[in-house]
Amino acid sequence: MTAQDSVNINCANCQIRHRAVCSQCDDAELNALDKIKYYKSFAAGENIALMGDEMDFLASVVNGVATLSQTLEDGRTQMVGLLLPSDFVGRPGRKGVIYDIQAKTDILLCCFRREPFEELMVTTPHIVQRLLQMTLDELDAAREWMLVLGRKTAREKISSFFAIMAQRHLELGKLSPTDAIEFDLPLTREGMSDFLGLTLETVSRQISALKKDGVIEMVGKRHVCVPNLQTLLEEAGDDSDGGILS
Amino acid sequence: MTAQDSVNINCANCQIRHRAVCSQCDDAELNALDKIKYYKSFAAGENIALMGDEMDFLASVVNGVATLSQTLEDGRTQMVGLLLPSDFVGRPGRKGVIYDIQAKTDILLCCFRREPFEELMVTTPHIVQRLLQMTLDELDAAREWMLVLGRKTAREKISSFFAIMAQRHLELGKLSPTDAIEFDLPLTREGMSDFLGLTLETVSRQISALKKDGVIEMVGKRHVCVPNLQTLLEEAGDDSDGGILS
DNA sequence: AGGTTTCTTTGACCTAGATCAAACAAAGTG
DNA sequence: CACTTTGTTTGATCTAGGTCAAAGAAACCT
Repeated sequence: MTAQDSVNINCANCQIRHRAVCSQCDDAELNALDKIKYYKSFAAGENIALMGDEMDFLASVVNGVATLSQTLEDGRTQMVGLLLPSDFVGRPGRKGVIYDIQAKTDILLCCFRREPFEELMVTTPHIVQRLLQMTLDELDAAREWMLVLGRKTAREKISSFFAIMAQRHLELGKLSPTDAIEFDLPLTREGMSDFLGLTLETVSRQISALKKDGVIEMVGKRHVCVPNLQTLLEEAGDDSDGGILS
Repeated sequence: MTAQDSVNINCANCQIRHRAVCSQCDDAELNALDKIKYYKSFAAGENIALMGDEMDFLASVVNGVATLSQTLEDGRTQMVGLLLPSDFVGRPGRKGVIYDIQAKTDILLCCFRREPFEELMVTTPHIVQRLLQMTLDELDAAREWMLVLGRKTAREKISSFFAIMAQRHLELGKLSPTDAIEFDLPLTREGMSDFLGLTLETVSRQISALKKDGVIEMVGKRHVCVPNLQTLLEEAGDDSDGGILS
């Protein structure tokens, strides 16, 4: 998937058409958006923007995974957002970037030029309304994550992360919740440790432990199989739902 | 401050008029809001709503402090939001409450009946636009807090919390940043521990340590004096800014 | 004023997870 | 194909912060 390939995408058959910021737009509104958009791709590991940069576009993730993270002077870093397809990138009304935004896989963004997009926000209520919904969902996800970071054990943290991935996969794949769920981890052990407020060694040890206890199975380093979601959710400590990342 | 006293408030001389969800409204819009609003007060310690409840209003905090928190089955709890004057309470579009919302001091809410408020959101762009701004600010604050929870030491956590309080006070009080800053803590040691992902004993010990090191001074258990904000910010690990809670 | 309740502080000890270290595995490179 | 480079696992040890316990210190009764 290169930038060249992707310029051909049009809204009608876009895979994120019904989840992204444009999901509530009618044809006319979509047309207006279409005029100010362009596609841009980044390779895995590439920085989309760094703290302090000015970003002259806003975007939707079309496919791939990116992360938002913050770093202290001494190098400790905490991931504060995981951007998956349909998620929105950048903050309207503020050019200055306050997180590092990095592509974790090859990624394709549907970018909107900032100026005209911000004008559209004034004239097109559907966009602001959808953006508000999405931001509220992200806020809920962030708060769910605060519980994980502040109060869960290492094992519960890893389980919670796997549970999110599994549920996200379930939503898209239309499996029944009783089936085994399989997916690829979009992050390295270090990436997961930055997400979970752990060290990479602890992440590795806990994955080994969950594997030994039959909660998960691993194929290679990145492919996970969850034979029983309920068991995983119990390990995560949020038996009931765990509905995070919207 | 009782509910009775406060029914007299009108928007023109409301203390949060220019920060709350109504801050971008013109007179006509304010009037529309006025028709669907009522005041409601809660005593310190009282629950405004509990997880699973249905909330038939949305509200602005006029004065006082409330918290949002989540609790695991075994009682571990994590605070995920601190609601100060002008902050918005409740989620438009979803009646079901997913956090416990508790008054930490006596508190006064300016409540909007849900149905008509949600209708106003469709017809009054100023409200949605302001709500989006506020939600984005909250999201930034939540993400800043994820860094605190995931990566900071106990001493840094306490310092970060004091720094937020100090900066919040500074904004309102119009002091110069070089003055000593004084304020009252809105939370008990236990409240702070729930906020910071610590135990109350650790909170107490770290406060004692910061006191001994001259970073802060305490008058009684609740009144804090910060002689030098810069020193405190350095202890918090975010030298540069630490701009949290909008 | 004495007695309860709630909050706070401090001490002694313990453990989950960090740190330090080394070996292993897989993938890319010239 | 040997050779880096990057990511992963596992072991040994250490420590920040948790846990358990007890004693102050306010505030609130009646």
